[in-house]
Amino acid sequence: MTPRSYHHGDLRRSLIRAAVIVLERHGLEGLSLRAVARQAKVSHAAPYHHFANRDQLVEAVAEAGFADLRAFIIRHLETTTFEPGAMLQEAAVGYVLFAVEHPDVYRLMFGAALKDHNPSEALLASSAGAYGLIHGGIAAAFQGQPVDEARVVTLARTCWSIAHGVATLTIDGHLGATDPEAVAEQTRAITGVLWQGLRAG
Amino acid sequence: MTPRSYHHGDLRRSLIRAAVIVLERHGLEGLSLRAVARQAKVSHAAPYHHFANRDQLVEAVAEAGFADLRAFIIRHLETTTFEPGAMLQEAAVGYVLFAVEHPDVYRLMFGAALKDHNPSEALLASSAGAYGLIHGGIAAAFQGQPVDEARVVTLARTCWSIAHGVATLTIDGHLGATDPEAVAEQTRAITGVLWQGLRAG
DNA sequence: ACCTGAACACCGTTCAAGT
DNA sequence: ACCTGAACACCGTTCAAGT
Repeated sequence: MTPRSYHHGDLRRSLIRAAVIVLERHGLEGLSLRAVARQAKVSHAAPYHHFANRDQLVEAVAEAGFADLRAFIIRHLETTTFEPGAMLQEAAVGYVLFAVEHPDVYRLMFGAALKDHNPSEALLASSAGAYGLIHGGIAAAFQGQPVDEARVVTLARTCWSIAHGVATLTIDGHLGATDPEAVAEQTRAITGVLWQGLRAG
Repeated sequence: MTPRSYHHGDLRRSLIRAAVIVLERHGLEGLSLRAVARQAKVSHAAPYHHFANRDQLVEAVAEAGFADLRAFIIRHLETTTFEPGAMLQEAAVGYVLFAVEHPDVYRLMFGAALKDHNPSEALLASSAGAYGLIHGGIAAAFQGQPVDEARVVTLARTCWSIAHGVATLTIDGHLGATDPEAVAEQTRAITGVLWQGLRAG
Protein backbone atom coordinates (compact mmCIF):
# COMPACT_ATOMS: atom_id res chain seq x y z
CA MET A 1 0.00 0.00 0.00
CA THR A 2 1.01 3.61 -0.55
CA PRO A 3 4.13 2.84 -2.61
CA ARG A 4 6.81 5.48 -2.14
CA SER A 5 9.17 6.36 -4.97
CA TYR A 6 12.34 8.25 -4.35
CA HIS A 7 10.90 11.05 -6.43
CA HIS A 8 7.31 11.56 -5.45
CA GLY A 9 6.32 9.84 -2.27
CA ASP A 10 3.15 8.42 -3.75
CA LEU A 11 3.09 8.77 -7.50
CA ARG A 12 -0.22 6.95 -7.93
CA ARG A 13 -2.03 9.52 -5.77
CA SER A 14 -0.15 12.37 -7.43
CA LEU A 15 -1.21 11.11 -10.84
CA ILE A 16 -4.89 10.97 -9.87
CA ARG A 17 -4.69 14.48 -8.47
CA ALA A 18 -2.87 15.67 -11.59
CA ALA A 19 -5.49 13.97 -13.75
CA VAL A 20 -8.31 15.92 -12.10
CA ILE A 21 -6.41 19.17 -12.68
CA VAL A 22 -5.82 18.37 -16.35
CA LEU A 23 -9.43 17.17 -16.72
CA GLU A 24 -10.95 20.34 -15.29
CA ARG A 25 -8.55 22.50 -17.30
CA HIS A 26 -8.73 20.78 -20.70
CA GLY A 27 -11.74 18.46 -20.61
CA LEU A 28 -11.90 14.71 -21.17
CA GLU A 29 -10.32 14.91 -24.62
CA GLY A 30 -7.36 16.78 -23.19
CA LEU A 31 -6.87 14.16 -20.47
CA SER A 32 -3.88 12.41 -22.03
CA LEU A 33 -1.48 10.28 -20.03
CA ARG A 34 1.35 12.42 -21.31
CA ALA A 35 -0.34 15.62 -20.12
CA VAL A 36 -0.95 14.05 -16.72
CA ALA A 37 2.70 12.97 -16.54
CA ARG A 38 3.81 16.51 -17.38
CA GLN A 39 1.46 17.90 -14.71
CA ALA A 40 2.95 15.48 -12.17
CA LYS A 41 6.46 16.30 -13.40
CA VAL A 42 7.48 12.77 -14.34
CA SER A 43 8.41 11.23 -17.66
CA HIS A 44 5.62 10.19 -20.03
CA ALA A 45 6.29 6.52 -19.36
CA ALA A 46 6.21 6.73 -15.57
CA PRO A 47 2.40 6.41 -15.25
CA TYR A 48 2.63 2.92 -16.74
CA HIS A 49 4.19 1.72 -13.50
CA HIS A 50 0.89 2.52 -11.75
CA PHE A 51 -1.74 2.17 -14.47
CA ALA A 52 -1.73 -0.41 -17.25
CA ASN A 53 -3.16 2.16 -19.68
CA ARG A 54 -5.10 5.41 -19.98
CA ASP A 55 -8.43 3.72 -19.22
CA GLN A 56 -7.19 2.50 -15.84
CA LEU A 57 -6.23 6.02 -14.82
CA VAL A 58 -9.66 7.22 -15.97
CA GLU A 59 -11.23 4.45 -13.90
CA ALA A 60 -9.31 5.57 -10.82
CA VAL A 61 -10.54 9.13 -11.31
CA ALA A 62 -14.11 7.84 -11.68
CA GLU A 63 -13.76 5.79 -8.50
CA ALA A 64 -12.68 8.88 -6.58
CA GLY A 65 -15.52 10.81 -8.20
CA PHE A 66 -18.25 8.46 -6.95
CA ALA A 67 -16.83 8.66 -3.44
CA ASP A 68 -16.82 12.47 -3.69
CA LEU A 69 -20.40 12.47 -5.01
CA ARG A 70 -21.58 10.41 -2.06
CA ALA A 71 -19.81 12.69 0.43
CA PHE A 72 -21.13 15.80 -1.35
CA ILE A 73 -24.75 14.65 -1.09
CA ILE A 74 -24.40 13.75 2.59
CA ARG A 75 -22.83 17.15 3.31
CA HIS A 76 -25.56 18.90 1.32
CA LEU A 77 -28.26 17.19 3.37
CA GLU A 78 -26.49 18.13 6.60
CA THR A 79 -26.14 21.80 5.69
CA THR A 80 -29.53 22.40 4.08
CA THR A 81 -32.92 22.74 5.72
CA PHE A 82 -35.85 21.03 4.01
CA GLU A 83 -39.42 20.02 4.74
CA PRO A 84 -39.79 16.78 6.68
CA GLY A 85 -40.30 14.02 4.13
CA ALA A 86 -38.46 15.95 1.38
CA MET A 87 -35.09 14.36 2.06
CA LEU A 88 -35.05 12.28 -1.12
CA GLN A 89 -35.88 15.35 -3.17
CA GLU A 90 -33.13 17.36 -1.50
CA ALA A 91 -30.69 14.50 -2.07
CA ALA A 92 -31.46 14.83 -5.79
CA VAL A 93 -30.67 18.55 -5.55
CA GLY A 94 -27.31 17.70 -3.97
CA TYR A 95 -26.70 15.12 -6.69
CA VAL A 96 -27.36 17.63 -9.47
CA LEU A 97 -25.32 20.38 -7.78
CA PHE A 98 -22.31 18.04 -7.64
CA ALA A 99 -22.58 17.50 -11.39
CA VAL A 100 -22.85 21.25 -11.99
CA GLU A 101 -19.82 21.97 -9.82
CA HIS A 102 -17.71 19.17 -11.34
CA PRO A 103 -19.12 18.64 -14.83
CA ASP A 104 -16.02 17.06 -16.34
CA VAL A 105 -15.53 14.66 -13.46
CA TYR A 106 -19.22 13.76 -13.57
CA ARG A 107 -19.13 13.06 -17.31
CA LEU A 108 -15.98 10.99 -16.87
CA MET A 109 -17.63 8.93 -14.10
CA PHE A 110 -20.34 7.77 -16.49
CA GLY A 111 -18.13 7.43 -19.51
CA ALA A 112 -15.58 5.25 -17.73
CA ALA A 113 -17.64 2.08 -17.74
CA LEU A 114 -18.32 1.89 -21.44
CA LYS A 115 -14.75 1.66 -22.69
CA ASP A 116 -13.81 -1.37 -20.64
CA HIS A 117 -16.56 -3.88 -20.00
CA ASN A 118 -14.67 -5.12 -16.96
CA PRO A 119 -14.85 -2.26 -14.48
CA SER A 120 -12.60 -2.73 -11.46
CA GLU A 121 -13.99 -3.98 -8.15
CA ALA A 122 -13.01 -0.66 -6.61
CA LEU A 123 -15.03 1.30 -9.18
CA LEU A 124 -18.04 -0.96 -8.74
CA ALA A 125 -17.86 -0.57 -4.97
CA SER A 126 -17.55 3.20 -5.24
CA SER A 127 -20.53 3.58 -7.58
CA ALA A 128 -22.53 1.12 -5.48
CA GLY A 129 -21.84 3.35 -2.47
CA ALA A 130 -23.46 6.32 -4.20
CA TYR A 131 -26.40 4.22 -5.43
CA GLY A 132 -26.80 2.85 -1.91
CA LEU A 133 -27.63 6.34 -0.67
CA ILE A 134 -30.66 6.41 -2.97
CA HIS A 135 -31.74 2.86 -2.22
CA GLY A 136 -31.42 3.49 1.50
CA GLY A 137 -33.43 6.69 1.22
CA ILE A 138 -36.25 4.86 -0.53
CA ALA A 139 -36.26 2.01 1.98
CA ALA A 140 -36.29 4.52 4.84
CA ALA A 141 -39.29 6.31 3.31
CA PHE A 142 -41.26 3.09 3.76
CA GLN A 143 -40.45 2.96 7.46
CA GLY A 144 -42.67 0.48 9.21
CA GLN A 145 -44.69 -0.45 6.14
CA PRO A 146 -44.22 -3.84 4.48
CA VAL A 147 -41.80 -3.47 1.54
CA ASP A 148 -41.47 -5.39 -1.70
CA GLU A 149 -37.74 -5.33 -2.48
CA ALA A 150 -38.36 -5.36 -6.25
CA ARG A 151 -40.57 -2.28 -5.80
CA VAL A 152 -37.84 -0.54 -3.81
CA VAL A 153 -35.35 -1.27 -6.63
CA THR A 154 -37.73 0.16 -9.23
CA LEU A 155 -38.29 3.29 -7.15
CA ALA A 156 -34.56 3.70 -6.49
CA ARG A 157 -33.84 3.35 -10.21
CA THR A 158 -36.57 5.89 -10.92
CA CYS A 159 -34.96 8.39 -8.55
CA TRP A 160 -31.50 7.77 -9.96
CA SER A 161 -32.77 8.17 -13.52
CA ILE A 162 -34.43 11.51 -12.85
CA ALA A 163 -31.44 12.87 -10.93
CA HIS A 164 -29.00 11.65 -13.59
CA GLY A 165 -31.22 12.94 -16.38
CA VAL A 166 -31.50 16.41 -14.87
CA ALA A 167 -27.77 16.44 -14.06
CA THR A 168 -26.59 15.50 -17.55
CA LEU A 169 -29.11 17.63 -19.45
CA THR A 170 -28.21 20.58 -17.22
CA ILE A 171 -24.44 20.35 -17.69
CA ASP A 172 -24.96 19.90 -21.42
CA GLY A 173 -27.00 23.13 -21.46
CA HIS A 174 -30.33 21.61 -22.48
CA LEU A 175 -32.41 22.77 -19.51
CA GLY A 176 -31.59 26.46 -19.50
CA ALA A 177 -30.54 26.94 -15.87
CA THR A 178 -26.83 27.42 -15.22
CA ASP A 179 -26.24 29.14 -11.86
CA PRO A 180 -26.51 26.85 -8.80
CA GLU A 181 -29.57 28.51 -7.28
CA ALA A 182 -31.61 28.29 -10.49
CA VAL A 183 -30.44 24.70 -11.00
CA ALA A 184 -31.50 23.78 -7.45
CA GLU A 185 -34.91 25.38 -7.93
CA GLN A 186 -35.49 23.67 -11.27
CA THR A 187 -34.40 20.33 -9.81
CA ARG A 188 -36.96 20.75 -7.00
CA ALA A 189 -39.67 21.56 -9.55
CA ILE A 190 -38.85 18.55 -11.73
CA THR A 191 -38.40 16.06 -8.91
CA GLY A 192 -41.58 17.46 -7.38
CA VAL A 193 -43.57 15.97 -10.24
CA LEU A 194 -41.97 12.59 -9.59
CA TRP A 195 -42.47 13.00 -5.87
CA GLN A 196 -46.22 13.17 -6.28
CA GLY A 197 -46.02 9.90 -8.20
CA LEU A 198 -44.07 8.28 -5.37
CA ARG A 199 -46.69 9.32 -2.82
CA ALA A 200 -49.51 8.19 -5.11
CA GLY A 201 -47.88 4.75 -5.65
CA MET B 1 -26.43 22.65 -52.12
CA THR B 2 -25.38 19.03 -52.70
CA PRO B 3 -21.87 19.82 -53.95
CA ARG B 4 -20.64 17.15 -56.37
CA SER B 5 -16.97 16.27 -56.58
CA TYR B 6 -15.61 14.41 -59.54
CA HIS B 7 -14.64 11.61 -57.21
CA HIS B 8 -17.56 11.05 -54.88
CA GLY B 9 -20.68 12.73 -55.98
CA ASP B 10 -21.41 14.13 -52.56
CA LEU B 11 -18.44 13.78 -50.28
CA ARG B 12 -20.07 15.58 -47.36
CA ARG B 13 -22.87 12.99 -47.22
CA SER B 14 -20.40 10.16 -47.76
CA LEU B 15 -18.29 11.41 -44.86
CA ILE B 16 -21.27 11.53 -42.49
CA ARG B 17 -22.27 8.01 -43.50
CA ALA B 18 -18.67 6.85 -43.11
CA ALA B 19 -18.51 8.53 -39.70
CA VAL B 20 -21.51 6.56 -38.43
CA ILE B 21 -19.88 3.32 -39.62
CA VAL B 22 -16.59 4.13 -37.91
CA LEU B 23 -18.44 5.31 -34.79
CA GLU B 24 -20.49 2.11 -34.44
CA ARG B 25 -17.42 0.00 -35.16
CA HIS B 26 -14.81 1.72 -32.97
CA GLY B 27 -16.70 4.02 -30.61
CA LEU B 28 -16.39 7.76 -30.12
CA GLU B 29 -12.67 7.60 -29.32
CA GLY B 30 -12.04 5.72 -32.56
CA LEU B 31 -13.94 8.34 -34.57
CA SER B 32 -10.90 10.10 -36.03
CA LEU B 33 -11.08 12.27 -39.11
CA ARG B 34 -8.37 10.13 -40.66
CA ALA B 35 -10.32 6.91 -40.04
CA VAL B 36 -13.42 8.48 -41.58
CA ALA B 37 -11.39 9.58 -44.61
CA ARG B 38 -10.05 6.03 -45.01
CA GLN B 39 -13.57 4.62 -44.73
CA ALA B 40 -14.73 7.06 -47.42
CA LYS B 41 -11.65 6.26 -49.52
CA VAL B 42 -10.31 9.80 -49.75
CA SER B 43 -7.09 11.36 -48.51
CA HIS B 44 -6.86 12.35 -44.85
CA ALA B 45 -7.02 16.04 -45.77
CA ALA B 46 -10.12 15.83 -47.99
CA PRO B 47 -12.63 16.14 -45.09
CA TYR B 48 -11.31 19.64 -44.38
CA HIS B 49 -12.99 20.83 -47.56
CA HIS B 50 -16.35 20.00 -45.98
CA PHE B 51 -15.75 20.34 -42.23
CA ALA B 52 -13.53 22.93 -40.57
CA ASN B 53 -12.42 20.37 -37.99
CA ARG B 54 -13.33 17.12 -36.27
CA ASP B 55 -15.92 18.78 -34.04
CA GLN B 56 -17.91 19.99 -37.04
CA LEU B 57 -18.13 16.48 -38.44
CA VAL B 58 -19.26 15.26 -35.02
CA GLU B 59 -21.87 18.02 -34.98
CA ALA B 60 -23.18 16.90 -38.37
CA VAL B 61 -23.50 13.32 -37.10
CA ALA B 62 -25.34 14.62 -34.01
CA GLU B 63 -27.70 16.64 -36.17
CA ALA B 64 -28.57 13.55 -38.22
CA GLY B 65 -28.94 11.60 -34.97
CA PHE B 66 -31.60 13.93 -33.52
CA ALA B 67 -33.57 13.72 -36.77
CA ASP B 68 -33.31 9.91 -36.65
CA LEU B 69 -34.41 9.88 -32.98
CA ARG B 70 -37.49 11.93 -33.79
CA ALA B 71 -38.40 9.65 -36.72
CA PHE B 72 -37.74 6.53 -34.61
CA ILE B 73 -40.13 7.64 -31.86
CA ILE B 74 -42.87 8.53 -34.35
CA ARG B 75 -42.48 5.15 -36.05
CA HIS B 76 -42.51 3.39 -32.68
CA LEU B 77 -45.79 5.07 -31.73
CA GLU B 78 -47.29 4.12 -35.09
CA THR B 79 -46.33 0.47 -34.85
CA THR B 80 -47.07 -0.16 -31.17
CA THR B 81 -50.41 -0.54 -29.44
CA PHE B 82 -50.82 1.15 -26.06
CA GLU B 83 -53.52 2.14 -23.62
CA PRO B 84 -55.33 5.36 -24.47
CA GLY B 85 -53.60 8.13 -22.52
CA ALA B 86 -50.32 6.23 -22.36
CA MET B 87 -48.83 7.83 -25.46
CA LEU B 88 -46.28 9.93 -23.58
CA GLN B 89 -45.12 6.86 -21.70
CA GLU B 90 -44.79 4.87 -24.92
CA ALA B 91 -42.89 7.76 -26.52
CA ALA B 92 -40.40 7.42 -23.67
CA VAL B 93 -40.07 3.71 -24.47
CA GLY B 94 -39.33 4.59 -28.11
CA TYR B 95 -36.81 7.18 -26.94
CA VAL B 96 -34.95 4.69 -24.76
CA LEU B 97 -35.06 1.94 -27.41
CA PHE B 98 -33.40 4.30 -29.90
CA ALA B 99 -30.56 4.86 -27.44
CA VAL B 100 -30.21 1.11 -26.87
CA GLU B 101 -30.11 0.41 -30.63
CA HIS B 102 -27.66 3.23 -31.38
CA PRO B 103 -25.72 3.78 -28.14
CA ASP B 104 -22.67 5.39 -29.71
CA VAL B 105 -24.71 7.77 -31.84
CA TYR B 106 -26.84 8.65 -28.81
CA ARG B 107 -23.79 9.37 -26.65
CA LEU B 108 -22.28 11.47 -29.42
CA MET B 109 -25.50 13.50 -29.75
CA PHE B 110 -25.23 14.63 -26.14
CA GLY B 111 -21.47 15.02 -26.10
CA ALA B 112 -21.41 17.23 -29.18
CA ALA B 113 -22.67 20.38 -27.50
CA LEU B 114 -20.10 20.56 -24.76
CA LYS B 115 -16.95 20.81 -26.85
CA ASP B 116 -18.04 23.85 -28.81
CA HIS B 117 -20.23 26.32 -26.99
CA ASN B 118 -21.53 27.56 -30.32
CA PRO B 119 -23.61 24.69 -31.67
CA SER B 120 -24.70 25.19 -35.28
CA GLU B 121 -28.18 26.41 -36.15
CA ALA B 122 -28.80 23.08 -37.89
CA LEU B 123 -27.95 21.11 -34.74
CA LEU B 124 -30.13 23.35 -32.57
CA ALA B 125 -33.03 22.95 -34.98
CA SER B 126 -32.59 19.19 -35.09
CA SER B 127 -32.50 18.77 -31.30
CA ALA B 128 -35.41 21.22 -30.95
CA GLY B 129 -37.38 19.00 -33.30
CA ALA B 130 -36.94 16.00 -30.99
CA TYR B 131 -37.74 18.08 -27.89
CA GLY B 132 -40.81 19.42 -29.69
CA LEU B 133 -42.25 15.92 -29.76
CA ILE B 134 -42.25 15.84 -25.96
CA HIS B 135 -43.51 19.38 -25.52
CA GLY B 136 -46.30 18.73 -28.03
CA GLY B 137 -47.24 15.52 -26.27
CA ILE B 138 -47.56 17.33 -22.94
CA ALA B 139 -49.58 20.18 -24.41
CA ALA B 140 -51.87 17.66 -26.12
CA ALA B 141 -52.44 15.86 -22.82
CA PHE B 142 -54.00 19.07 -21.48
CA GLN B 143 -56.47 19.23 -24.35
CA GLY B 144 -59.23 21.67 -23.60
CA GLN B 145 -57.99 22.55 -20.12
CA PRO B 146 -56.41 25.96 -19.50
CA VAL B 147 -52.60 25.63 -19.66
CA ASP B 148 -49.83 27.56 -17.98
CA GLU B 149 -46.97 27.52 -20.50
CA ALA B 150 -44.32 27.55 -17.76
CA ARG B 151 -45.98 24.47 -16.28
CA VAL B 152 -45.91 22.73 -19.67
CA VAL B 153 -42.19 23.49 -19.98
CA THR B 154 -41.51 22.06 -16.52
CA LEU B 155 -43.49 18.91 -17.33
CA ALA B 156 -41.77 18.53 -20.72
CA ARG B 157 -38.36 18.90 -19.05
CA THR B 158 -39.40 16.34 -16.46
CA CYS B 159 -40.33 13.84 -19.18
CA TRP B 160 -37.13 14.50 -21.11
CA SER B 161 -35.04 14.11 -17.95
CA ILE B 162 -36.53 10.75 -17.04
CA ALA B 163 -36.26 9.41 -20.60
CA HIS B 164 -32.69 10.66 -20.96
CA GLY B 165 -31.77 9.36 -17.51
CA VAL B 166 -33.12 5.88 -18.21
CA ALA B 167 -31.53 5.88 -21.68
CA THR B 168 -28.04 6.85 -20.52
CA LEU B 169 -27.99 4.70 -17.38
CA THR B 170 -29.22 1.75 -19.45
CA ILE B 171 -26.59 2.02 -22.19
CA ASP B 172 -23.92 2.48 -19.52
CA GLY B 173 -25.07 -0.77 -17.89
CA HIS B 174 -26.27 0.73 -14.61
CA LEU B 175 -29.88 -0.45 -14.73
CA GLY B 176 -29.38 -4.13 -15.41
CA ALA B 177 -31.64 -4.63 -18.43
CA THR B 178 -29.94 -5.07 -21.79
CA ASP B 179 -32.25 -6.79 -24.30
CA PRO B 180 -34.89 -4.52 -25.89
CA GLU B 181 -37.92 -6.22 -24.36
CA ALA B 182 -36.56 -6.01 -20.81
CA VAL B 183 -35.51 -2.40 -21.41
CA ALA B 184 -38.98 -1.50 -22.69
CA GLU B 185 -40.63 -3.14 -19.68
CA GLN B 186 -38.32 -1.42 -17.21
CA THR B 187 -38.88 1.91 -18.94
CA ARG B 188 -42.64 1.45 -18.58
CA ALA B 189 -42.21 0.64 -14.88
CA ILE B 190 -40.01 3.66 -14.22
CA THR B 191 -42.01 6.15 -16.26
CA GLY B 192 -45.13 4.73 -14.64
CA VAL B 193 -44.04 6.21 -11.32
CA LEU B 194 -43.64 9.59 -12.98
CA TRP B 195 -46.91 9.16 -14.81
CA GLN B 196 -48.83 8.94 -11.56
CA GLY B 197 -47.20 12.23 -10.58
CA LEU B 198 -48.31 13.87 -13.82
CA ARG B 199 -51.91 12.79 -13.24
CA ALA B 200 -51.80 13.92 -9.63
CA GLY B 201 -50.38 17.37 -10.55
C1' DA C 1 11.47 -1.15 -7.30
C1' DC C 2 10.91 2.77 -9.81
C1' DC C 3 11.99 5.92 -13.44
C1' DT C 4 13.84 7.48 -18.13
C1' DG C 5 14.72 8.15 -23.40
C1' DA C 6 14.21 6.39 -27.77
C1' DA C 7 11.14 4.30 -30.81
C1' DC C 8 6.76 3.04 -33.34
C1' DA C 9 2.35 3.76 -35.21
C1' DC C 10 -1.07 6.65 -34.75
C1' DC C 11 -3.66 11.47 -34.38
C1' DG C 12 -5.53 16.78 -35.99
C1' DT C 13 -4.38 20.38 -38.72
C1' DT C 14 -2.00 23.19 -42.31
C1' DC C 15 -0.47 24.22 -46.82
C1' DA C 16 1.74 24.24 -51.24
C1' DA C 17 0.87 21.82 -55.26
C1' DG C 18 -1.80 19.24 -58.59
C1' DT C 19 -6.31 18.37 -61.90
C1' DA D 1 -13.65 23.79 -57.07
C1' DC D 2 -11.94 19.87 -55.15
C1' DC D 3 -8.37 16.71 -53.86
C1' DT D 4 -3.53 15.11 -52.54
C1' DG D 5 1.24 14.43 -50.13
C1' DA D 6 4.44 16.20 -47.12
C1' DA D 7 5.07 18.29 -42.84
C1' DC D 8 4.46 19.58 -37.81
C1' DA D 9 3.35 18.83 -33.14
C1' DC D 10 0.94 15.95 -30.71
C1' DC D 11 -0.89 11.09 -28.84
C1' DG D 12 -0.70 5.78 -26.38
C1' DT D 13 2.21 2.19 -25.69
C1' DT D 14 6.52 -0.61 -25.45
C1' DC D 15 11.05 -1.64 -24.00
C1' DA D 16 15.92 -1.66 -23.12
C1' DA D 17 18.64 0.76 -20.02
C1' DG D 18 19.72 3.38 -15.91
C1' DT D 19 19.71 4.27 -10.29
